[in-house]
Amino acid sequence: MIRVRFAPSPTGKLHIGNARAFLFNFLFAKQSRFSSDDERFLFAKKNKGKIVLRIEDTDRDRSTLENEKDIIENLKWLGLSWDEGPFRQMDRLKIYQKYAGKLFKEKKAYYCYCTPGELAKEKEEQLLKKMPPKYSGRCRDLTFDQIKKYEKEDRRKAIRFKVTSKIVEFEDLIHGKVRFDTGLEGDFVLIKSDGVPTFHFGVVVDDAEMKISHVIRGEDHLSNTPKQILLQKALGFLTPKYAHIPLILNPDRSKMSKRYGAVDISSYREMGYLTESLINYFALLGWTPGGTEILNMKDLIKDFSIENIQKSPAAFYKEKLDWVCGEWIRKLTPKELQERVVDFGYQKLDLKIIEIIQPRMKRLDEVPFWTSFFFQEVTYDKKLLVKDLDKNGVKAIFEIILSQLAKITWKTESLKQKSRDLADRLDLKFRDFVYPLRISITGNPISTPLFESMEILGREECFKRFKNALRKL
RNA sequence: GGCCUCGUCGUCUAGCGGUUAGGACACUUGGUUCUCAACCAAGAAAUCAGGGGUUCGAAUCCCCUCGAGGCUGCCA
Repeated sequence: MIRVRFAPSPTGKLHIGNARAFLFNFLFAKQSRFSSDDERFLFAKKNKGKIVLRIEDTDRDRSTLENEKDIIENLKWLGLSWDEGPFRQMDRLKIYQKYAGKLFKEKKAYYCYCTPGELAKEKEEQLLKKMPPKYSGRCRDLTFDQIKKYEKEDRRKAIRFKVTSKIVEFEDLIHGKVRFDTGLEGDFVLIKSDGVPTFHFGVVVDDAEMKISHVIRGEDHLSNTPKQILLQKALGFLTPKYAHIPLILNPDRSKMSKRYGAVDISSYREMGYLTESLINYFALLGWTPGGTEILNMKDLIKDFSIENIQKSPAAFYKEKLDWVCGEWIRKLTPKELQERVVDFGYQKLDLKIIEIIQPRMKRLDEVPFWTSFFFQEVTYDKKLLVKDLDKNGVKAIFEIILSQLAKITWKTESLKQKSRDLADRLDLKFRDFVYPLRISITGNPISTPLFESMEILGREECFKRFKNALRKL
């Protein structure tokens, strides 16, 4: 049985890296690479993996409920669901203490009475001597008297793990064989002096308790893995399979950070990216499908394979995300787009409007740019009206338009036909003829198609704007 | 500093001993067109980080160097 987990710590909002890690876990758990007519399909479906959500909130200073909410809400928004949880580590303290007690009894762990100050000093001295910083293990074999003394001083104590020096080797699903010498590690803390487990201990205990079969997480945890394997061995746990996915970088290949641009999912939501596009793009970061790059969740579940994940980190390239999102907007039916626009917080648009903005949009937040002229008076610099023609030429256009369109059927096709005739009559290129009209109607040299827009606006409103333009000239 | 991981067009990547090093985004040009998009066509863009090997032959295998990132916490 495949069981994976997503274990964010609520010290920040759900960000791109998190979301992608969840996606990869999700896809791995849900994948069934057999088509429905393959007899193995049913088997695969029945044995689909489970994904558990675990909140690693043991950093009491930085974890907030607000962040936890953001994480959960945005996962849901992305359409990423989980089968079990959320479990909070802070609700499970007794479990960790139980296992720590076991290690203590078996003399695989010990109490450490060192103060933060002493530890810092020790490290500083090592650094000064150009030695690798490593806990000396001074509390490892305290005498009875020393312990008594420390206890009398009322020192707080943490529980440390005795690191045995050996070569730890494991097979990473993405990187292949990786080996570490744990002799380079000092004894590390299992339970902090306030009784809360550290990251390493919490992870190992929970992964075992939750029967996690595959740990799929960011590559920043690769170097942490040997410590965790050591712990698993000491506790008699099975070691799960590991897959460390490459990190996401800024476009300049520096470490992804807020400084560079948006990293939180909520920001992308606010920018009007479709969830489909975000999911699609995240999958593309470090993984390549064989054929088309535009894939929905179903396609991804079908085609995704962990072996094809790239080893090297990928830079987050917004231009490509924009393209993916544009593709997704064009894949929607007008009715669907209409709903998305409303969900995003704008007013409900007439389907006729939707149809003309759809091929032009990359993101939902472009709606005002394309449509505001439909709903409010346009303001523009009168200089805009005159481009390749002189003032009198432009005047002539408005005059002829006002007189000739007064009774015509107000439909795109007839408007276009009539306009062509009028352009001919004035001996003007159609584009030159249309240009000032576009400005007068939309206020912008870039807009939705003129005649479609005019049909939607209606004769009365259009005439108002034409007259307005004429007055400006 | 030590340890680990990674290194193919600007970006995401295909490639797994013999390819004109392929595709996608972005970019440029042309077509279409009432503008902008969309769409179609073409083009530019990679001394495969560098240097040594192995081999008839290396982006692919080995070694070294360089560069980037990660870990080295009573953060996760």
